[in-house]
Amino acid sequence: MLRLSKLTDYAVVVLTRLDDAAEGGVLTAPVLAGATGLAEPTVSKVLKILAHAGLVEGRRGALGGYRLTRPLADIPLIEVITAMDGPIALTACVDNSFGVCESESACPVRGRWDPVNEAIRRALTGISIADLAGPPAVVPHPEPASPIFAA
Amino acid sequence: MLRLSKLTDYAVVVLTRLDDAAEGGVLTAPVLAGATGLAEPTVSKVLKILAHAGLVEGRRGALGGYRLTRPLADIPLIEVITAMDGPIALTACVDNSFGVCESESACPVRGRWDPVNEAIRRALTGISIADLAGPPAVVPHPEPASPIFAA
DNA sequence: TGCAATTAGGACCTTGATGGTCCGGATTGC
DNA sequence: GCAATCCGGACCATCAAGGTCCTAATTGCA
Repeated sequence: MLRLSKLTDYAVVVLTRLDDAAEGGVLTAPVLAGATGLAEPTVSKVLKILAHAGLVEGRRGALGGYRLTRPLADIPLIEVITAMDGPIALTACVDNSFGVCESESACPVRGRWDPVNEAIRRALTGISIADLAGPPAVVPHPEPASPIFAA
Repeated sequence: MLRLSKLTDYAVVVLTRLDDAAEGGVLTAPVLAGATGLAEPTVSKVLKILAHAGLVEGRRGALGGYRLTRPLADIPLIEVITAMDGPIALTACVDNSFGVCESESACPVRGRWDPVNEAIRRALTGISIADLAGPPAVVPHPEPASPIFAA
């Protein structure tokens, strides 16, 4: 299915919501959970990962919260996917092929996946989170919040 | 990880091997298993799925086997992926969104994944299996046969 | 006519990763 | 000192993928 993880989907939703914060203001995990309809622990987990990747910034203590480190338009989708799901690599034969291929016979496709990964990488680099969130334009059904993936 | 399933990887390997068959000749599942280093039941499974998708053709009985219905160059990668993994759809919000989104709040990314899927689809349509298999060129390490995916 | 080879189609089980929750610790403001 | 947050990690359950096997159906050959 070439699906991406739910966490990644959550991340996009959360990032989008985070953009609603006032200039310089922060939003707490519970608030974001309420705004997105996601469970609070899950939102926290997503935010932690995003913070680790430097996409958001957390501030502890009372009056703490999270805020974006960059405008959404400056965050390419691939960066979020990479942060949540790890680097794009359709097969292990590509980047980090340890000795994992147990099969002994010759592999005709060995090393041939690179252009594929490259193509996808390019496709995802040209899309920013802002592109996914906006333009604030026509959104047919504003009721369902998130994710879940199909085949 | 945006990984594709092992089966898909197997499929590419098997298809490539199938190309080795003499003109009009067929290869049996056991033979292909031996040539690829994969387990025979697994190869059978892959071939069955590919046959269902019309990419290969099975012939029963003694002297039976499988053969390609088209040259590898005429099989875009996306067709194999679709056959093995189902249609490309990063999230369920896209094509077949039943009432699965339980979250009640508004979803700012609703319907916005389409361009992403489209971009990936385009990227994968331009690559044929022949591109992955050949040119018969320089293959650094002919020992590892198949798949396995990483993050 | 019987037998062997092979594909066709499912059922079945196991394993691993994902999703999701929770807890203790560190910061920070009041 | 206290309350509100983030931080980091451990932990468990669920589910789909991977893989195997079994039983038909088909086909060629002796």
